[in-house]
Amino acid sequence: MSDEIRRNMPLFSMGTITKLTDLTPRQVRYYEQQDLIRPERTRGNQRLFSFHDVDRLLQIKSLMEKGVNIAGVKEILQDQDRSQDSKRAEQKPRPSKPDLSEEELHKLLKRQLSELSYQPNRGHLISGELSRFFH
DNA sequence: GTTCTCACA
DNA sequence: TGTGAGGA
Repeated sequence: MSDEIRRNMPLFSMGTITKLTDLTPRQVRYYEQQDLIRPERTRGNQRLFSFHDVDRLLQIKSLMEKGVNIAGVKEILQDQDRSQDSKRAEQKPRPSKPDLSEEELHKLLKRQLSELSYQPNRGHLISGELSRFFH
């Protein structure tokens, strides 16, 4: 599948990425430190992102807007990676697997809330966001 | 002009 | 996470 190659081809600069994702360079670099993405580097040590990276960054952004923290995003993306690997290993076309089931997300968020006993700053926003999960 | 790393009144 | 320094 040459599509994989194109998808992972390093093409975008930091500037392009920030415009594409609306994230700050600071955030993008931080997410890389957290091993959420692994962009290539040029000789000058400049980051080069692929379509794949853009997708992941958008997913990260989306999840965090839902109230998931870095740790949670990590788990979700890890699970995602695992299922992708097993797919390749089994060489199954597409067993059809949604990004993340509502049930999974609820479970994750619930656990996070109990562990963190609400985040100090965004606590209100989160409980607002999550209110529908507990009704 | 951009991006990189490191460090923090 | 933001921001500034200092360099490539």
